[in-house]
Amino acid sequence: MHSDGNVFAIGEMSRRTGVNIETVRYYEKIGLMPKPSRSEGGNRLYNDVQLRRLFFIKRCREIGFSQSEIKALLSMVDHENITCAEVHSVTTAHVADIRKKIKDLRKLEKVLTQMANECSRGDVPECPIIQTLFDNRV
Amino acid sequence: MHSDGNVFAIGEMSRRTGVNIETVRYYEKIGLMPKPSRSEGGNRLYNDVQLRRLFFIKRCREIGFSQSEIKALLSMVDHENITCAEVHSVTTAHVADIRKKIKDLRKLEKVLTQMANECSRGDVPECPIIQTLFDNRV
DNA sequence: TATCGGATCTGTAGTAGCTACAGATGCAAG
DNA sequence: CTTGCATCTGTAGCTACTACAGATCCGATA
Repeated sequence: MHSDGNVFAIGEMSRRTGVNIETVRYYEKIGLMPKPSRSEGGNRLYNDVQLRRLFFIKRCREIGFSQSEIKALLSMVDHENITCAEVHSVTTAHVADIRKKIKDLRKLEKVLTQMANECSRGDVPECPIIQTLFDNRV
Repeated sequence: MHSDGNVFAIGEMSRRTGVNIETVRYYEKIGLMPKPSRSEGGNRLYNDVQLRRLFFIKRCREIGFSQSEIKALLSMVDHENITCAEVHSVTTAHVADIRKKIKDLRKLEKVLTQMANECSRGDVPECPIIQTLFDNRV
């Protein structure tokens, strides 16, 4: 049932995961993906394990993990010394990051909305938004 | 009252605005700041107008405007063809961006929190977070 | 089997928005 | 006049890719 003998060219990897070909090579360069075997002519040949790994990386990126966070997670996977506790701590740290970002963006949203509301939208050259931006005491 | 004859070295500009010296030079390079006059020895000499401009740029960055957005705003200022309407549209576009970012981050927060909650935090090597990340069907 | 065109190859440069040097000068106080 | 901090230019680094150029590979068709 499970087929472990599949071989994929880089284009196939890209198509299956939705990760750009250039990005796959880039992941190899920075060490997220292993160096794959090659055809006689030198083309990259991947297998199922590497396909799964690429999916893993893609999911991580979608979730907003940084390169170094992904490296940490993958090295746990690679060295098989994963403990839930470690993974959990990487994850919660990331959640904390995200919460902070949300908080900061909310503040910005408020400031900008306020600025926009004070603006008449008219043809006049005296724009309160510009004034506010020029005002270094705000 | 107002002193227009002040001359500042780049370090003074940096200290007054809180913008890094390197960054001030960078802003000059990318055209956000004008080329200032120079001392006989070649050191940059700024005036009050340029100081105000640097404050403007700093405020814009704090609010999250991109380089190109700042360029747009500054070119309106420079060419004195600012209309409230134009500035308003740059601003509201930016607010929309921010709202989208907040929305995306909230989604991520949810996913990650859920993942973290499913994790026992134990010493076991079977971590549901890793499993989830490996699962390409999610 | 020769050919043709799409797929890959390597390597480099560009993107945003800076920061961090190195190594050479400027400048101002003692 | 020396000392030492401030600035100078130019380049490389960061994250996370993307976009080429110019060369080669590979598989399908004639």
